[in-house]
Amino acid sequence: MNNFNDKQIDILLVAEKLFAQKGFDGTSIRNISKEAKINIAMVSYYFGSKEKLLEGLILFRIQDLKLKLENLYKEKLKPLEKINKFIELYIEKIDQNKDIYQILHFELSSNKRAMNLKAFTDIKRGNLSSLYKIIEEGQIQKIFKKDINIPLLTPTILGTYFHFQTSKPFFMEILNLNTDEQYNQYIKTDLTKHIQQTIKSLIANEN
Amino acid sequence: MNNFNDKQIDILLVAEKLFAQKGFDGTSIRNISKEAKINIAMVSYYFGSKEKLLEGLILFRIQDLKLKLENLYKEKLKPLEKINKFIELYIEKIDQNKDIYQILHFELSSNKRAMNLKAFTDIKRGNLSSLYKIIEEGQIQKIFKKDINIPLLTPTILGTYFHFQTSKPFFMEILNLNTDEQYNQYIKTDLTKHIQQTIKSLIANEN
DNA sequence: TTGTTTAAATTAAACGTTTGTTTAATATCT
DNA sequence: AGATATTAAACAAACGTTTAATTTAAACAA
Repeated sequence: MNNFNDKQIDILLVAEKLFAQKGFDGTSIRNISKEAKINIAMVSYYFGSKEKLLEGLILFRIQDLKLKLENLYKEKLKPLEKINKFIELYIEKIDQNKDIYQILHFELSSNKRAMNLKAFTDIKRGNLSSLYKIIEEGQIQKIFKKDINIPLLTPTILGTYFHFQTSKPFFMEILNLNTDEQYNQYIKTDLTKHIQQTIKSLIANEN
Repeated sequence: MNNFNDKQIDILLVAEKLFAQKGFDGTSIRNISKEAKINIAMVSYYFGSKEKLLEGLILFRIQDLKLKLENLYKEKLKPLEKINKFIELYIEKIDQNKDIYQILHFELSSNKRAMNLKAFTDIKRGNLSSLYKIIEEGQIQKIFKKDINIPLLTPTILGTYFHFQTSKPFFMEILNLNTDEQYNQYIKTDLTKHIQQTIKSLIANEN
């Protein structure tokens, strides 16, 4: 689909790691070449330029960011169960793709490079629309409250996760998480549960 | 206290704006000099280097990031009112200092530069400790639930705000906020209220 | 108020590196 | 043999920083 060969994907993965770690401007082609063990000319050879490498990376990853939510909507679950599954899938997906999310969010806010981030925006719009459907279903069943500011739920779900990631060293210390494994496990269990609980108590009619 | 003269502060303010906008690595000394209408040598003259300029900026701003929470704790308010005021003050403070927060969070996550961000961590620790006091007071009065994951409340409060800011263009579009003024007003009213409502329904025993 | 002296501020120019990119030659594969 | 891949070397441009000269400001004695 994307016509990237194995060598190109190697480069993309290294670039993704470094861009997320040190930023696009903080990463040089020589950094990438060294880490990927290739000649510096290969980046231009395969991608044309550093910017096009970034565009290629986004193109490469963007398809994987789409949540499988069509199925979720059709599943025979109670609205609250759907919400919980929605959050679980969402956090899981973001956690798997945190590097590209970090990059995209920085590019989005910096708008230094005039990139076409429409595909990313479209995904966010699609996810929001899925959330609308689930919640409106719950509202009809009078399980959910009527006055819910649905567009602000996403910032709470994603924002909680991202802020937790951004302040990783801080939370590792105060939560006594001593290894990366413990930290990742905490996200999968406690943090996800916290977010689910947060959204639930915000939208559900009774506890 | 910081011994920065007017000219130095001029430079710091320009640097803050550009660092937040385009990142530290994405901003050159020549960018700053041009915007501040000074000679490029002046940055080295006043601050020594580009990195020390960043350190100076953090030093310059860090004192203003401290919340005035000692007073809040002593005020004669109900626990829930204290929480609401806590959130309002917190968001207001961050909103006023969003540029330096953006810079600090990026530096914190990138750890490209081995900076001493202890002062920033200390502030966060202090704010968290204030939150503990308020909530424990409410728990004693049996107004708040017993099983609250207090350290995760901050990611929800700040994360919601920051994610809203990061995706500013997206939310301006879907919320039909056409000017920066409308956007800022929405933060002060609706977003702050949303966060207060979120935390309230998460920690309060009944609605 | 003078003129003189000393320190601080400002400038243009140059420094050596590093940057992204291109070239031209060589190697590898089909 | 011909296309593709890989390399070392070179390119101009931009980078952070330093230098040395000049201007401005402050201090001081007459």
